[in-house]
Amino acid sequence: MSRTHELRLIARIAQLYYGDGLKQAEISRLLHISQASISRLLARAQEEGIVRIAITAPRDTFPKTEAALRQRYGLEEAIVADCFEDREDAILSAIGAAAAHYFETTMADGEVIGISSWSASLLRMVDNIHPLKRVKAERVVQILGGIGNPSVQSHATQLTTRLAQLTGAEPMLLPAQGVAGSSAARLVMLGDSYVRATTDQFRRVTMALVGIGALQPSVMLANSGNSFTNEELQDLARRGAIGDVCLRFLDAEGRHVGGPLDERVMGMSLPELAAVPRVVAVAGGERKARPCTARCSAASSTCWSSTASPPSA
Amino acid sequence: MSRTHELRLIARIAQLYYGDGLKQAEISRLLHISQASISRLLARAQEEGIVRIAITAPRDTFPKTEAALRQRYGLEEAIVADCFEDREDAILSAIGAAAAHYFETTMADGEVIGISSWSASLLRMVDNIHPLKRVKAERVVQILGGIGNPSVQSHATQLTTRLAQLTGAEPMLLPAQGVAGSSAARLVMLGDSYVRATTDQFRRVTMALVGIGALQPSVMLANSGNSFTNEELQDLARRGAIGDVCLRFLDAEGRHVGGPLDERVMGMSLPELAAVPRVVAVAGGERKARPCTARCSAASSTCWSSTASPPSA
DNA sequence: TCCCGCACTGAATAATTATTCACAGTAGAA
DNA sequence: TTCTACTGTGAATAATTATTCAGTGCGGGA
Repeated sequence: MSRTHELRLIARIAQLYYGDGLKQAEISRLLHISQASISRLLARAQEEGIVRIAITAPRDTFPKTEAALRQRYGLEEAIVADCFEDREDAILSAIGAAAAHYFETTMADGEVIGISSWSASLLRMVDNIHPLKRVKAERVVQILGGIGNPSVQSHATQLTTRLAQLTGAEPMLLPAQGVAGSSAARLVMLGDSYVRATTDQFRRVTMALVGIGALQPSVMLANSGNSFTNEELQDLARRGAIGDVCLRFLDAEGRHVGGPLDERVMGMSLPELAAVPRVVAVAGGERKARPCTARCSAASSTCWSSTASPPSA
Repeated sequence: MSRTHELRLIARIAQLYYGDGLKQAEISRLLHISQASISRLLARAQEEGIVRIAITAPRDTFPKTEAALRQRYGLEEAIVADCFEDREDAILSAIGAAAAHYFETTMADGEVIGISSWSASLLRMVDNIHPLKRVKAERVVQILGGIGNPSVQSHATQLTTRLAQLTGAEPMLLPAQGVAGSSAARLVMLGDSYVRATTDQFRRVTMALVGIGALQPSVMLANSGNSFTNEELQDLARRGAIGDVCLRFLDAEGRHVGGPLDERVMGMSLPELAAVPRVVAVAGGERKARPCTARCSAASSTCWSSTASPPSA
């Protein structure tokens, strides 16, 4: 019937538009049909299934997993990177590169970047960042104090400084230990004007970069000297904590596992973190799987994970 | 390396754009990438083959054949209609419907339509046209005289009148025989003021509807009484004529086969026809295949054909 | 080292496309 | 028949997308 003729016309238009790359106005002239009708018929071409658009995922890319992560944890964006070996270092490479690409691609002019220390992933990410040419961050703020051991302390400092260099920003260091000996000691540190200058920037942070720590097999915590006593760690574990972000511990549901420890940590608090427009969490490896769950459940924006084996659909 | 990350990003954007129907501006906000970059990355998505657009021809539709016709004969548009039986009448139905759809879909407001008589296809087309609602033609001009036999003469008149009604236009009849007895007789007819009024409109014709006649097994010519003598027809054939448009005969290459006959035909001449912005030729059936070749080679804009069997690729 | 020329970016803007609007026509209900 | 709701149209316009432009960095040849 006339249906055939109409479909023929639609297909013809679709061919001219998608196939031959003509503008709607050109088709309009050629076929003596108004541009508005061409536009409407092209819309129908999709409905009728005459044109179909197929998107094929590039190799080593996992859109389904990413979508599942976004969906499940309400993330604005999730990026999954693949890794062919199960070595810790290979995994760090993979997420470092992925995170760096995201960062470079995504950082806007004039951002105030908050960066947590104590994270091998962040270290790797920064290692992989090329100097930003186009845009400059306003400043890079260290949002977690360093570590007791001075040599590791300087690691944290370097992380912040390095990122500031790369982004052309002013570094704002947090010249204090990440974990004070006591609540009182922390208050004393807060009296320091440099410390205050930095913590005052917390509210201005526009993008926070954080790692996700595992409570159980934790390299960082092990290296932290005796910031935390074994007793404290066991207490945390007993109360369900499985990981941390900025040394704020979380249970499997992403609930904050508080306690006296919180009073000793010199860094951004969870509510402060939640107030940051964009929180970028970087983590990888099987060790981090459960903590990721926790962290994601909380309030983040972005998250990387990298597994040694191809993730399941 | 970074290629993977870039492709991942492109695929992500493509999914958001084509799959989820987001605007580029929304994606821009979501992914923290400028709209200009989104646009550019979407373009790359096509180049990289991440998005592919497939156009599937509806059933009973022959885009390849149509393209070949357009290509080969330089037509602006070609429409092929299918027909399941080989009966003459079924073929006429098919092209009538197709041509009517084209006409309805395509006629603009205020056109001056020229219509040839002597064509069963045009008859059928007009039969299939629904009254035009939206637009009105200015006038419908008969561009070929009627036929000797008065009853058939009135056919031509009705064709023109009918189309004028359907398009809300003023009919301009050509009250004269299509083939005068002699060159002199034609000149006499041209003296008639009604005839002149109509022929004066020829130059204003904006869309000409013509059939394509076959010289050899010609129903119309047979019915024409003795407008042409057998001798004349044989002479035409000898000189290579295989078909006609508006009783202007053409050879297999589309060249005009002139002669004294031309001086007796009361209708639009080939040069006049060529000057019309849009010439729509309607023909179908195997009988018309060779004449189509001729006609197409000439100078037309549009052409239908309908074959009983599915056309080859 | 200094200078092209190329490549790439975001903002501004041009170009293109989708939608609104006003108006008919049509079908179905009253 | 008359009304109303709905459909479909092109012109005008709003919205969206592509491109230009100006600026910057990089690479490599002089």
